[in-house]
Amino acid sequence: MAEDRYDFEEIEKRWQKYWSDAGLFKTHEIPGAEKYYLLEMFPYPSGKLHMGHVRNYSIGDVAARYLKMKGLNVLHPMGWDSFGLPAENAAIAKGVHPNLWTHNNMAEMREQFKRLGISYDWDREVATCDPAYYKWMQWIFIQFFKNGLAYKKKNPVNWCPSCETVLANEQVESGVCDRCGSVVGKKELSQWYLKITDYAERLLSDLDRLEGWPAKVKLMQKNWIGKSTGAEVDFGIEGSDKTLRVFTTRPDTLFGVTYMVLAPEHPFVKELTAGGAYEEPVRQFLEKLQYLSDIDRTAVTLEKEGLFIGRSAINPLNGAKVPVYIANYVLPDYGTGAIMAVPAHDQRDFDFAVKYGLDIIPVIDPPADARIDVNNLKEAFIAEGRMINSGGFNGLSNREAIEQITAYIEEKGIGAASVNYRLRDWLISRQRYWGTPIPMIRCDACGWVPEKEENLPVLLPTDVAFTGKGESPLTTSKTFRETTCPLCGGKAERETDTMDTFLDSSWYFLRLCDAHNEKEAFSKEKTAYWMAVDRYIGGVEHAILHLLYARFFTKFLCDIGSCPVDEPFTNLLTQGMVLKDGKKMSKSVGNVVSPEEIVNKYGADTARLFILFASPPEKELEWSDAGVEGSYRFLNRVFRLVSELAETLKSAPDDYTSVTEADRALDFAMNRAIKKVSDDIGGRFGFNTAISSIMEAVNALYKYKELPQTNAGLLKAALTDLILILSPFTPHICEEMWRLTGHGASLYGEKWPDYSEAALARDRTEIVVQVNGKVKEKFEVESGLGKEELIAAARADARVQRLIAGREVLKLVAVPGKLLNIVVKQ
RNA sequence: GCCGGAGUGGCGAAAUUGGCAGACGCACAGGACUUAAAAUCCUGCGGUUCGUGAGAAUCAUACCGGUUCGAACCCGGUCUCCGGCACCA
Repeated sequence: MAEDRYDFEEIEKRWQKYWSDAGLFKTHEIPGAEKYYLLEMFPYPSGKLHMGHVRNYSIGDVAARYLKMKGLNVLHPMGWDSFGLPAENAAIAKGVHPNLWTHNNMAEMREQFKRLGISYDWDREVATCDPAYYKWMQWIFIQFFKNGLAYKKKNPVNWCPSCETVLANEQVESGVCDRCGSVVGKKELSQWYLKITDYAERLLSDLDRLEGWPAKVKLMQKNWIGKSTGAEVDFGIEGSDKTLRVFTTRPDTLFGVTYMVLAPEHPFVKELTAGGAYEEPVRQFLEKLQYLSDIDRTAVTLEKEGLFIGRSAINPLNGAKVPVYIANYVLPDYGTGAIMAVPAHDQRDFDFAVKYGLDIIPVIDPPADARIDVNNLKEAFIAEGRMINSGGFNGLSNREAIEQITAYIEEKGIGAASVNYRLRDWLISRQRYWGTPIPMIRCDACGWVPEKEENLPVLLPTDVAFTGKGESPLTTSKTFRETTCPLCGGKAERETDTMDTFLDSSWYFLRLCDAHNEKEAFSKEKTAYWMAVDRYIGGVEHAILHLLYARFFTKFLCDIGSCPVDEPFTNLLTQGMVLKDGKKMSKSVGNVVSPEEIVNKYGADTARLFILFASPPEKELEWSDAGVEGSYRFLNRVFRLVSELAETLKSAPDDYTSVTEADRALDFAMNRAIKKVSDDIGGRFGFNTAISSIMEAVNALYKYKELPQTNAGLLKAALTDLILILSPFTPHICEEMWRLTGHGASLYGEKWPDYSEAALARDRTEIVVQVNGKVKEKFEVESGLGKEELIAAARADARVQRLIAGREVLKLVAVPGKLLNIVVKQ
């Protein structure tokens, strides 16, 4: 490295040690102080930080350091989402125990965090794989169980054949495993579920309260929860005393029902066909369906296939008899698993009716005088209209009919208004080792019984075999499996599945408030002080999964009186991806830039500065090696400036008065930068524009210092402010420059500079003169002129007179402080 | 298919409330310094036309139209790209 470059290696190391030795980042509850809880999503300890991490944590660190300087009591903790499959895969592949592998990775990554200079309070570090943490995870699970929100159910579940485990609906992305990309199949298994559906309505309606969340994320959650309002209606079945209940969002179309469809898995199907001629064809239909993966089963492109099952249903409104089918397009686990089909007004039903030659009866005509022509119908009519063929409801608008028919079926006792959600209960069992053991015990006499709370944690056994095949590795540990029933003391068996790691991450922000509590998951006092998280920062890929689960946990813990708030995150920032050559950095594409390499070559400050400058936080960031060079050049430029002036500053006065025009210009530039940086960090997180305004200030300083006559007091103030406002972005070099300019030991937590309104006030203001909206001239006027004065000043200006000479002025639009638009006849 | 979001120089971007389009940076070009290079410093840098020149005119924020004194920004339509959901009755 050339000697005219600043020695980032030595400087960064020294300051990191200083911060650590001085314990500057330790945080405590300070009664009365304004608190700010700033959190970045904790990482999975894969072993190395990638550029996305660097971006995430740099963004957070700027805010943390800034808010600290603004005098807030800032909580900025970090931890590890340290249970998960990669550790176990490493165990299978290399024979390393997942615990060792994980702890080695955490140690390595903790060093990388420190080398980036992120201001974390490491005393609060938590790891979800730590028994001291998962003890309380198990405690929370037991609270769910005790409140009837955790249950075990046998169900066809999503099964990833490659990960050899079940997956939650949220972890299946269009039919494939979101971890490994394998096509997800179905398997009939008895699994633990959390009843998140009980919270569907609150998770939905409380989104309105989250004003500090991006609209996009709220919309994604809203769509995921998928609320539908409608009615449930009972249809009779001919020759049976059973009633078939269906859910519909369109009770107005009840008179248009021409057939019924059950999901093939619907329990009625076997009963209704048993012993008859349809039993065998139905069995074959079901068998064929079993071989379909989820992706094929639910694809829109899948040809609709159905089978008449030999029975008729009776429409409770008009007594019409309609055939009953089973079909692949009806889902067993939504609504009642059965539908009434109205081909005239539902496209799916229409397609099916056309294929199987079923009747189509329109019950809604388009508004105005148009009529539906059933014989020439090309597609279902799904718009609004006027009721026909619907007995006493004819003539109503279909909207009115929805209400009146719903009221009618309620009155007759054949149905009721109803709400359905797309959201399903959360399947949380995993057939893997490296996760929190589900603290439940199966007793033949007592059923499922939770482990006694005083016996927690239920520790992960160490005598297991990692085969990666079939069942949970915990089943191979006899000492783990065999136990006694906490209720009756009889012989019993432990649950051998572990929890989905998304549970671990659904409450860590609470534990971080009180990381070492041995008596409870977190204390009320500490969470009351720190919660909610004032700003949460992470990738948009967690918009649904993690952020929905965390909201669910918080609401539940609030309901049982453990947590003081029912929404965890007041403000959310979803940062954009880091791209290289237009694509997401990934090993498979081979476009990964390693943070380590960049930090070694340019230092952490340069890496941070580039990442923060190249793009606004929420947008994608295109990696540019040349851009990194540019950021490095800028830091050297600042360092040279400060080094050159350092001696002068030591003898400079603390006060100054701007005398010359140049003095005032510099004073103006500095104060504008302070205002801009304060507004940008404190407000909309416009870090890129904050940095550009600092660059402008540096350019102004370079110009100023070359002048024959400079003001030492002004220079001192300017450089002091410059170092302070740059410090949240590039803390190491700023600490060093702070020292070089003769200030105190560390600038961490130093008061953030205020800008001076007086310095920003200008005597004269430039006014743009437009003719018919096009800029023609500029002229200066005294600041603070009103509309009339501005127009008068303009009329007096020779250039303006020239512009309007010989033209008919129709109108003058004056915007004080900005412009004057002269509208002339064309 | 449905629901969102975005489209601005060679590139990353800025324009915060409808008011100077392109700040800041990258790349590039020219100059200074140097035996030379690197580094550094200075200058230029959307297109077209005109002018020897300072400069002037004109077009330009995906495309077409509208509202407005004035539109990158608001409205309607089209195209492209990105994201989410994807037979949810």
